[in-house]
Amino acid sequence: MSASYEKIYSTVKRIPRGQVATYGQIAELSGIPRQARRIGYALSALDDGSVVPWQRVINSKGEISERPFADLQQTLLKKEGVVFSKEGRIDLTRFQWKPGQRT
DNA sequence: AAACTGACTAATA
DNA sequence: CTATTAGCCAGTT
Repeated sequence: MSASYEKIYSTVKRIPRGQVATYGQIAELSGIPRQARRIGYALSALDDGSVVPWQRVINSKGEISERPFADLQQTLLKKEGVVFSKEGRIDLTRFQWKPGQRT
């Protein structure tokens, strides 16, 4: 795998439980602004043994991107305390991760 | 090396 | 709200 992905993963791993972050946010925190696409691309390369909380990474609309595991992701987040609206959206004003925040 | 791809985002209309 | 357009650029083929 590519080393570039490692920093993306490390950033994703820093997302506190019960919170989420957007692709663009992860990209910036990883030191690669405007590379939102890289995030999803990198996460898609994750294998089963990964310990990366990929489920906490969502798009800017507060929704889960279309993909085979979308519903699983939603379920996992709910178990962490994240609340979804009827339309399956997350209130980013409440659940988006704010870097620097202490847990 | 060149073309193709993609879990995105923001701006317009 | 939906649809379209353009920007982004490393990894894969």
